[in-house]
Amino acid sequence: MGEAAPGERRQRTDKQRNRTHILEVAQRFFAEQGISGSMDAIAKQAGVGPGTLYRHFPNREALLAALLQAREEELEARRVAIKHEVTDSRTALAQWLQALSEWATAFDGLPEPLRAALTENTSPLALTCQGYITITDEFLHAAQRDGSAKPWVRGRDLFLSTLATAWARSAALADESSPDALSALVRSGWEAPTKEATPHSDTSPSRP
Amino acid sequence: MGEAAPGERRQRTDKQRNRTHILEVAQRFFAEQGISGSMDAIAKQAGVGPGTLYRHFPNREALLAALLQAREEELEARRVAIKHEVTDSRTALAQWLQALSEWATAFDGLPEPLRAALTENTSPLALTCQGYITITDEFLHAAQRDGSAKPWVRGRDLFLSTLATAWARSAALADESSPDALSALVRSGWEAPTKEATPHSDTSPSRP
Amino acid sequence: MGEAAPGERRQRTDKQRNRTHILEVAQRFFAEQGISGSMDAIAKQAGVGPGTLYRHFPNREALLAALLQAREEELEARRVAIKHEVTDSRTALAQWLQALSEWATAFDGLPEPLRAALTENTSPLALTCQGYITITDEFLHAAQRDGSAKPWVRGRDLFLSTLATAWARSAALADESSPDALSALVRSGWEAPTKEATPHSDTSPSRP
Amino acid sequence: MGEAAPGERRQRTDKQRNRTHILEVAQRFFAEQGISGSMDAIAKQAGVGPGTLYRHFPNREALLAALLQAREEELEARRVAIKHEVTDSRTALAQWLQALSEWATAFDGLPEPLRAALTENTSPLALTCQGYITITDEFLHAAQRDGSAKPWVRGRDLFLSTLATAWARSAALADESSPDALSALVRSGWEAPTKEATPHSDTSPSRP
DNA sequence: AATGAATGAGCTTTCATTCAT
DNA sequence: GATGAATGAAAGCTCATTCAT
Repeated sequence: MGEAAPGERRQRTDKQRNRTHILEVAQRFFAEQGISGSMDAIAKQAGVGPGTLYRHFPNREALLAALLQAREEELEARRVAIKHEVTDSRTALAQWLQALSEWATAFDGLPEPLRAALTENTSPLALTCQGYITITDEFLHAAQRDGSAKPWVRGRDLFLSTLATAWARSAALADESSPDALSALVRSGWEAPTKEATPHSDTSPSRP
Repeated sequence: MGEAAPGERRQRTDKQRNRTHILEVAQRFFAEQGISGSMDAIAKQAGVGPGTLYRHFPNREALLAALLQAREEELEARRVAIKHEVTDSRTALAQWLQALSEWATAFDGLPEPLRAALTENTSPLALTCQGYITITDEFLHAAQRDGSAKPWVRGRDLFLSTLATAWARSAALADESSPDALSALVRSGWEAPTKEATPHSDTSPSRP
Repeated sequence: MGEAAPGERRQRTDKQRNRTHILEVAQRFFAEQGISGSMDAIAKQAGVGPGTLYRHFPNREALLAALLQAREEELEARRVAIKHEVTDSRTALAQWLQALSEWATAFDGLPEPLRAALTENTSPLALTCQGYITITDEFLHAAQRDGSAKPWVRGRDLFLSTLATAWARSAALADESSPDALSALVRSGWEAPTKEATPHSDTSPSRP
Repeated sequence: MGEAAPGERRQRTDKQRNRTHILEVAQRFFAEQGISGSMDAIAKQAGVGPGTLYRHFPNREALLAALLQAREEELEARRVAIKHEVTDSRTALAQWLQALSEWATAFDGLPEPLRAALTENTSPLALTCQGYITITDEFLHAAQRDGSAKPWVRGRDLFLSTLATAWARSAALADESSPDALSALVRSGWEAPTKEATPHSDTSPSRP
């Protein structure tokens, strides 16, 4: 419904504003209630009719995709930053996976459609996933060239592990150390052993 | 039917038979359609009213728990077998995790409620999970005592990783090598390095 | 199972009562608003949830069919009465068509699905229509044997004309004489000419 | 087109062209899909926004009316032709009704709003209908003067019968002979009997 | 204990029409 | 005059669960 805007109203600008507004609301909504909430509820919360919501985003996945796209540049920035600032390929890959992990944990339930997108190419999320797999592969290949990642690991596997770890997160949260433990597990999975016995003592949680 | 039989005994028998029958049908149903199908459909397929279904199992989770309990002795047998036949603690743990993995993959969608049960103690699945975590811990401790598992890993983490891997399965299936790759990833995560460079060359997929 | 058993099973009674209640409400609703009103509105008016409505009648057509079935015995009574009381086959046919006409005019918009049912055998109304066509054929054949109906007319045609006339009714109502005029038109269509010049002067509206 | 021309004229031209184009598209659309299709779809197919469509035609009925008006001259030509070429008033009326029938069958579902227009004088179709009723009356009166149409029939009734017959068409199509049968029925309804027993043996389907 | 009828919020989607720009 | 975004009611239908019988 009408905001405080006086006199001046809808146009193309307004469409953008509306779209943005919906995205903001959806962002909040999904972040708070998880991605399973009703589309109608989002529309209502955004103060628009369901028709308007559907005009902008023909279905839940499209809305999700738009939401993730908004975070795309964030991730891209992260990628560039790592690329430029981290010279150690091992750490670079680790940090990228960390970034991916945070991305996939943005909303409760997000990993599920992401996983589904990996097999259904029709999903609007499929492209996004593919892109990130490619990036993962780049970091991975660099690490493999350096001998700091096992040669038999593939980017797709790492991406999927990241999703899986993100998926496990909600359960892990109840037990603080678990998320880290899982990540460490995965990390020491792809990481090639160094000369020392414990390859990544820096990440393995020190516990009594 | 049975008019002359004592009411109580007949009813008891009927109830047992009903319960068993429902379980059989649900087993088939979940195995075929995944765990998301409608409860009504299960009831109908079992030839009982939804009320009867709910009397035996107050909700979907309870039904699931009963179904998993039915497989409990199978898993227990597996545990005993491994305990007795496998002397190598590393292999023992690996085989136990493999058994768990198969168990969690029995129905499409099963990992989800299992994960949820880890945080909600109210779930009828929680007890089951706890039991398996304990067993996992036993195998893990043995391996850790032998120096064949990293000391910082916990049974809960391994259990959760197994669920996560099972969860990722459905996406991985489209790409044959992935399931193995994920398992290998996790395994080389908990496994302590041996003298050789590749710690578990037996499971790591040899790829050009 | 026990039909008349008192006290033991009241569910059936309740279901019946509910069903009957829904039918009564739907009857009123359709009669007042035409058959296009929303199913949900009917449910609400009947004081039940939409699920209950759909449990009894899986779709609008089924509800309509049930409503018409309720009037079936009325029509059957009419048929028997005509059969027994009217010896003149010409008048008999005319009265039967009149009965059909009233039946098809029960609700505004009813002729449409009836017509559709004539071509789609899947409709629950199809059977009803077929039955009435058969009856019409019986009356028609009798009239044709007597030479009081044209030999080239078929029961199906008469049924369809009746529907068409009923369909035209709503427009005709604004102009009192039209309904009769249309019926007369159709009647003098099927009627074989008598010796007199005006074959059915009894029905033709005398107008200045 | 003339860019240098005064804005007003260009706009006018554009408007005209737009209107014509919409009509063409709507004609095709209704002819193919029936009159129930979505207005949006028509606008889209015409390459204009729904607003433009509604500016030209404030609602579906108006669009329909414009479409029928376009066919008006066709019907008028038909009228004139019959008037001049057919001396027999009986045949003339028959041919005119045939023309009307074709007109009302142009789009699937057309009879419905036409009928509605007969009672709602507010409809933009009302005028069109009135005109054709008048014409029908002319032909009818001529035939009645010649004694080849029953004196009690009115133009409005014939018009309505024509609509009703057109309405019944869709059901009748599944059964080839019916449309003719219905027309014959109506014809032998208004037609005054000749000396021969079968008044319009030319149209009555000869069947064993 | 069994039954299955009832509930009713929930879902996604469509579309005629309005109206600000 | 054209545009197309916005509206928002309405549709049909599902289903986990409750509860009266």
